[in-house]
Amino acid sequence: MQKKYLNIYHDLVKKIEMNVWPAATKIPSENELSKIYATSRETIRKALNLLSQSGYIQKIRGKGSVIIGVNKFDFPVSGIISFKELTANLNLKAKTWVEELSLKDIDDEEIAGLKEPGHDNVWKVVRAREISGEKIILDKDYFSTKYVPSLSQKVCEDSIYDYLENELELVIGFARKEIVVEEPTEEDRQLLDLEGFSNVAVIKSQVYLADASLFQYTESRHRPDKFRFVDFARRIKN
Amino acid sequence: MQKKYLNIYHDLVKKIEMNVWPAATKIPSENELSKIYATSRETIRKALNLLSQSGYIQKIRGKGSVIIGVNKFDFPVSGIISFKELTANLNLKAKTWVEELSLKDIDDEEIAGLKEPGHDNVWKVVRAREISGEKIILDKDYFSTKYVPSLSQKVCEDSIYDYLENELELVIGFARKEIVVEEPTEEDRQLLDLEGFSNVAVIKSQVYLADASLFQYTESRHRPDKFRFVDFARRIKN
DNA sequence: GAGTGGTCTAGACCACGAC
DNA sequence: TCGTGGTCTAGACCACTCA
Repeated sequence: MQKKYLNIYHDLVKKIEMNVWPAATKIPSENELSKIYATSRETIRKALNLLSQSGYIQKIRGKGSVIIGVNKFDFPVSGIISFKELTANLNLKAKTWVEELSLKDIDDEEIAGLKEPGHDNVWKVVRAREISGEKIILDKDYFSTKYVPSLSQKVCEDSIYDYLENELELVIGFARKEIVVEEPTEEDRQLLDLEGFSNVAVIKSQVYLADASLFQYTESRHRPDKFRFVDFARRIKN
Repeated sequence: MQKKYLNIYHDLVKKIEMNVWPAATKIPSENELSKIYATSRETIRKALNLLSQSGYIQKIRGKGSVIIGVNKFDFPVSGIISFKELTANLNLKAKTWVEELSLKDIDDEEIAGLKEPGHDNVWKVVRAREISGEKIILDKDYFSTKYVPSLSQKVCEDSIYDYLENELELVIGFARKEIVVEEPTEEDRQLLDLEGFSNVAVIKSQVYLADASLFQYTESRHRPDKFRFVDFARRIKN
């Protein structure tokens, strides 16, 4: 099915990134756009709301929609993104070391939620990430065996998310993330090039499928000098 | 003006938080809800989309909308929130020490953007935040003098955001945030109870008004053991 | 096939900003 | 007063899930 509002959204994103409208200028009004794209105003509004949510424009009642021209895309970790997408976006030389791949029955609080009746074991994957010659990220992933029945060394070296979404056809719904700063564990010290840093920045995520079932828990442990998280927030109206 | 979809949203939030529908159960369908609230289905959909965006429900095509029952509200820093809201939400004993309040002409990269023609000075406010007897947050705020002509010691001790939104009637639009881990500066060591911690977690924010003009730059510097940032992310479709 | 959420329409009225 | 974006409606068709 062709989604008009998505086509319009992508078309407008392209125009904005090609600087058809410079920063701080107004784009055509909703009425004009609905004539240009030969569609209803509500459909245009859907596209504009997407643009607004992704930080391209700010809508101002009574005036119009203006381009927000801030340096976008410096480090797109906001939202759910995989290591492979991240390094590909930034053109970085990256290497993955699979340190562990095993099936275990784990009772830790965060991980117990992955168990399902008849699936007491969970996948445990530990991977060290090397960027520009330094091991600076330690990813510890736990997957429910109900939704991920099998997993191979090769998949872990490549991209687990490619495998989940394209081979297993799992559809990711949403994630809860928590960012904290911790003291390095013995494991961190062994597997990362910590160079004397006495803290690691940790992103802990619980990832849910589109049908709202929990299937993954992850800790992404970063050397603090290489850690950066970018967020775009709108003021919530009541 | 009464906004129906907001009323319905708030009503549903209340019902969810009162556990009218337990976690993982379905709420009534959009058609049922539009009968219950005597409104059109599109209006119901607006309310449900809000619920989905704020992490209360997950909509599943062909099936319905299910309650997401994860421990919400542990530390609501996601989005834009002020220190006063934060401590009030958590019922914490908090105290603010205003260490500096001055007008300055600053040329640092992040701050120069606050200058406007005829307004070369910016407000600089440095505040140490004490929670449960420990100074653990250092807030360094810079405001454009175009939008914030005056500022007093008293306002800084109370809540600057109260003053901006209620007295000056500024309307906040959106913010870009960046989280990094840094080594403590000499200032951090002097003004905070760092207790030997060798890193600080820093949230750097650029805050824009509803008309998309930049008016504030902030660094919120946290002792790492007391820092926590929670995020709710949806998989972006294309 | 019945019910669900997703998309789309054509029109209406409102609140707001600018002239 | 005019144009803007914000809300709301009543109806239509579609894709999907499940019995």
